[in-house]
Amino acid sequence: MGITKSEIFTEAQNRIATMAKVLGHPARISILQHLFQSDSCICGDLVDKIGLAQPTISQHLKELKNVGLIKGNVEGTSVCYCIHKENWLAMKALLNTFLDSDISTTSECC
Amino acid sequence: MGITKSEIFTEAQNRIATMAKVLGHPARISILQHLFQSDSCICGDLVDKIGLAQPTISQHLKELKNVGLIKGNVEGTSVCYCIHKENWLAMKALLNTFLDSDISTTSECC
DNA sequence: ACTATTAAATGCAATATTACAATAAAGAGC
DNA sequence: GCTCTTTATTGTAATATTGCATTTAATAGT
Repeated sequence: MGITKSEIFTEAQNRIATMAKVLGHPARISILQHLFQSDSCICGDLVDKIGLAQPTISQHLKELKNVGLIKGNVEGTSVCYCIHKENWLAMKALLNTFLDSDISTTSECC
Repeated sequence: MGITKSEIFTEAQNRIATMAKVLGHPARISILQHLFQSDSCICGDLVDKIGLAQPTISQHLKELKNVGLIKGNVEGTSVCYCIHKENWLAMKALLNTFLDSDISTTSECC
């Protein structure tokens, strides 16, 4: 039904999935990489560098902002987006607890 | 259009996004966690432990197999799924190169 | 106030995803 | 061969996502 049954999963599982999901699109990966290199924080610059229409980029920015990975500072008519470092680190920590599941693995079944 | 313009992104960006995307559903997170704990490798056990229908679990397993994160050993009538350790480590490394973008960050724009 | 610039919001079309019922396939045990 | 068990496949419905044209909002500069 295109709808996810989040209620049957743990809070942690849902949070991990939500974060992974927002990273699950190359445009959003690209946006984040640009913001890290801070060669283009302004929305319009991102539109130019990535080859997608302005509304599309705007929408991806919104999703990144919704999960708290970025924040936007209004500067006159343009908006300067940057990484929300604190939340980024929290996201990284969350994903790493999951990604490091292999370390504590005991048995091998096949 | 529901279709991703992968051709305008780099190989790396697409691969990172693909991996993140497959981790972007709590059922798949749950499946992987179960496989790591190997308290249930058998498909049927996963169906019991996670509260989703058998075809739904089967479909999620298929997606995890498609990106290479798990492999399935047929054992009689049942199938034993396990983590594909090599590919798991490669995925981890790939995601970490991206997640560690904050480390090499120089400037602050806002 | 008027105009230009920039970004967000709206509306829409095409495609993708999630979930499951029903069915098919494949092997085990008789 | 027949039946049971287990998993994959197919088909379908509901919802989500992606992308963009158009419009709106908000500010800067004149």
